[in-house]
Amino acid sequence: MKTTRNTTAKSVILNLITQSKVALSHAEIQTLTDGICDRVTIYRVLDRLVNEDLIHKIVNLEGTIKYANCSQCHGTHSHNHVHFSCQKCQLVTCLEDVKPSFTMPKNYQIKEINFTISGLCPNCI
Amino acid sequence: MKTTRNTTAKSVILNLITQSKVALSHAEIQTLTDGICDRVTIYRVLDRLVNEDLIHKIVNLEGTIKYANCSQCHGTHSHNHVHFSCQKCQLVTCLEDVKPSFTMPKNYQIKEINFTISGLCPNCI
DNA sequence: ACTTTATTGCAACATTGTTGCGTTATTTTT
DNA sequence: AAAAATAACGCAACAATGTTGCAATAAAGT
Repeated sequence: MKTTRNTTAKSVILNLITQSKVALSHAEIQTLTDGICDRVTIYRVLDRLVNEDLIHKIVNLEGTIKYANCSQCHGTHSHNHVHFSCQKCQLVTCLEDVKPSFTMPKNYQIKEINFTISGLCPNCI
Repeated sequence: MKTTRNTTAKSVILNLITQSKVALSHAEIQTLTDGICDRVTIYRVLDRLVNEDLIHKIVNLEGTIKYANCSQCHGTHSHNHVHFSCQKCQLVTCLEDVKPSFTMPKNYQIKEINFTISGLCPNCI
């Protein structure tokens, strides 16, 4: 079976995402890491981190994929909280306390949930 | 002021989206229209249709942008119903009756909402 | 029919994501 | 501590997706 290894690229990227209060895109991670590794490596590291459940994927309303590490997510696999995407400063933040409630029609099997709200964040109003 | 014109490309694409029970991506629209116009024109027509509120944008969990015309949306500007993205057949459907409820923290100004759930649709279970 | 200008097609470019392969470096085994 | 196994890497090349400028075309109003 495949085992996973600890590399510098992996830990640097994980730190970056963990430390960040907002979700980061591949491009943002690339500029923040400033050439410590190849562009392709970042893609592969991000995939690995998602598979290991250390980070998770968010998509904002523009279709940009962002990566975040919500404190709430650790251990649990419930990523069903809301993300807020600011249209001005472009930051994506986790609204960990906002838990939407809804009832699904039967015969749908839910695997993942992505709730994204966009508008203006407190800093940009 | 800018006025908008009715062109064949525009009406064909609008028909396609209106007729379709599922949301369509740019690529899907391109193959469905089969060369009636340029790839760039499709991008521009879609932008225009969104601006005119004739269709609206949905992003699925993979970050693919899809376009749909939900019957419920006509006239109203509330696009806050749930979209379901099937992981098997890749179809994105509007769950018009599912209206999630949630309470936002203050100081956030909501402009748009994107609720996407993915998993298996009734046809693929 | 003429005029205005929104829309189109084309070409060229930018960005984003993927794949194959030889090399590097981490982890395990000896 | 050295060697073996192989996960991860860099590089190059490619594919897909989205954007921009500009000349040509075609709607819509007069």
